[in-house]
Amino acid sequence: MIDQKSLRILKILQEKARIPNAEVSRQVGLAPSAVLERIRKMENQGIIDGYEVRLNPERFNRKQVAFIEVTPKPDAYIPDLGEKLAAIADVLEVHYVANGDGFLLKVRTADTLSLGNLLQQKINTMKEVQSTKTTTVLSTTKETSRITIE
Amino acid sequence: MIDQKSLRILKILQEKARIPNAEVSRQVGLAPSAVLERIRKMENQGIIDGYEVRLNPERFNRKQVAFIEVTPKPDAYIPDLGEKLAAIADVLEVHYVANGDGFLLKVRTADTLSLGNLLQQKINTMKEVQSTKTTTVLSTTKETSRITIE
DNA sequence: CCTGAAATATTGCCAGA
DNA sequence: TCTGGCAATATTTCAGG
Repeated sequence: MIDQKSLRILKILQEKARIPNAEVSRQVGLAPSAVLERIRKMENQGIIDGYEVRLNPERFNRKQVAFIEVTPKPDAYIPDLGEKLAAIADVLEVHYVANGDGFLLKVRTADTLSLGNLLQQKINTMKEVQSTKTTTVLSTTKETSRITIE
Repeated sequence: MIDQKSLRILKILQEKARIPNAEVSRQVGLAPSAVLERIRKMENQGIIDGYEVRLNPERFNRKQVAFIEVTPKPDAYIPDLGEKLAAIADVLEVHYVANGDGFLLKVRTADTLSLGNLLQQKINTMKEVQSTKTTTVLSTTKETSRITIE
């Protein structure tokens, strides 16, 4: 589906997305125009979804990671609840999970105090929410969104 | 700590990291050299950690997301176990959590079959691991690493 | 911390293979 | 799908405020 040359380009971009095309072309041994053509194609095909800056959460007061299991009320309309949870700024991930048919959220807040506020003021007050169970993170060994590409 | 101009630059890069500096400078109304100076400084200060391409997991056979709670044996050396778990390619995140003093992993695999293989062959075979409890994701509403910056 | 100028490098387009 | 050429842009450095 994706050939070796494109995989090499993607691996380079996984490491350092903001580098000149010309340098990528040097590393893979193609003309810059060929690399550009491949990248544009992968963008159009939806293989590449975009490019992001990776910021240090500590420098923006978002040190505290937590995971929150949200149990909806039996009559809750699930898709709506998912959207409402996703709309909260400090909620980074919203997954609907097999375990107990609820949501699992990943959130980032300044500290446990603001985590408490998020729970009390924004999540537990939703009419669709029955209960929540929070797991706070003490330390993180690895945290990436980089998927394995072969 | 970080002024409004730098925040605007970062917000632009959060959306589209791989755009010419000159375009950033047009959007924020500074000379290109000033924008370059600010970005370099933030890179050196560790405010900016890097730049990544965002790939579509479906196109690389990593559709299945799961969360795995790993309970270590009572005598396990925790930092080592964290490193060993982090070294597994399809393990994207390794968090040491307050809940039961174990690890919470986020993983991405092709499907539930390869998730099973990961558990049986790589994780449950570790000498430090007592047990695991896996939560598979049925659907994802939101998944970003973009933190809230103001 | 900024601007503006100048040298160097890159991008993006196109023709041709 | 590639290369190579070329004009238009972009990057980066530096002097000066």
